[in-house]
Amino acid sequence: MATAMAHEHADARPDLLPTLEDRGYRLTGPRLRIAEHLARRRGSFTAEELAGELPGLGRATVYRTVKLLLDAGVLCKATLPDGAARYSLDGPHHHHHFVCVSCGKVQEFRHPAVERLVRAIRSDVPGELVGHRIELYMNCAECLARGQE
Amino acid sequence: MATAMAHEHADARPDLLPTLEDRGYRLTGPRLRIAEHLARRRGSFTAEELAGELPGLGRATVYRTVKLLLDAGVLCKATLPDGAARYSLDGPHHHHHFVCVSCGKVQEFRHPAVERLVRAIRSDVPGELVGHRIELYMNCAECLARGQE
DNA sequence: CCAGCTAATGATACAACATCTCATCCTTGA
DNA sequence: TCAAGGATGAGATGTTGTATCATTAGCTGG
Repeated sequence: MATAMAHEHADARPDLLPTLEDRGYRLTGPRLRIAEHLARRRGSFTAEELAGELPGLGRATVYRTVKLLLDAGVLCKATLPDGAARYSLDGPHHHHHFVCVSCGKVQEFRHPAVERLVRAIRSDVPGELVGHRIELYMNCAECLARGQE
Repeated sequence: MATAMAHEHADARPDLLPTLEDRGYRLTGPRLRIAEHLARRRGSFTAEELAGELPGLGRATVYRTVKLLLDAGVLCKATLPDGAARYSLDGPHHHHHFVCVSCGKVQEFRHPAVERLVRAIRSDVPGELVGHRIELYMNCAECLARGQE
């Protein structure tokens, strides 16, 4: 990698449950299972995949918990070109995504120029800027290498 | 508006059908109706809305044609924060979107800094950059004014 | 420690969006 | 004009996510 701009998570966040507790949510069996599973898991996933990996848990519960963790900032959501949503453990800072269109891997990236850009645009907008989404689509190094075999 | 950066389309493109013909697609009745309707229409829309506005046409046909026009570059697709897709007539140049989260209006914008940013990032990516999506979410001037009434 | 309030669960239905199937129709090129 | 095969449309199917609601089980206060 040319710079330290992009990175994957080295290890999962151990503070997943406390985050829920701090928000006044109950620590239930299903949430524990989901938290443990996420801590062990690597890579990005869809809500449906997650539900499939946790037999015995209701689909609705998995979807509800994903949304909860999304609001809590534990998970973040990336969107593929076709609109499909993938989730992954969230880094502690504001960031955007590299999404591999071949394998679905999601990497975070930060770049000061991004926020500079948003700030520059904000002053020109005929209205109130309330958010932005920036996703970069790529073929990751692994997929490129695999394709050349 | 502070600059000429953002704009809506002044008039629809008359070359909608030739574009299809050039690509080897047949000029059929349903496609004609859709093209005429789009030329007359203003603003953005969902595929479902479009189907509703064209009674007598099969839903599948409308969806298929939207995708066709998307590939042909006649339409472009913007994505709302919740993942919903809205379509609008595409400008002739590469651009990104302002999307009003209140009324769904889509405006195009171009900013040289965007492409500069993408170029800067491209050289740092551990892989091959194949595309990007940048959407800015806002409350447009009209919605702000309406909210203050 | 226990009771009870209430959030959380999970089975299921529902909803929105999009695609697939396939018999039939219609454009097109010869 | 006619045949070939792309296009259509009704409906089934798939995907993703939310609403409903009776039941279960955390938490808290006594």
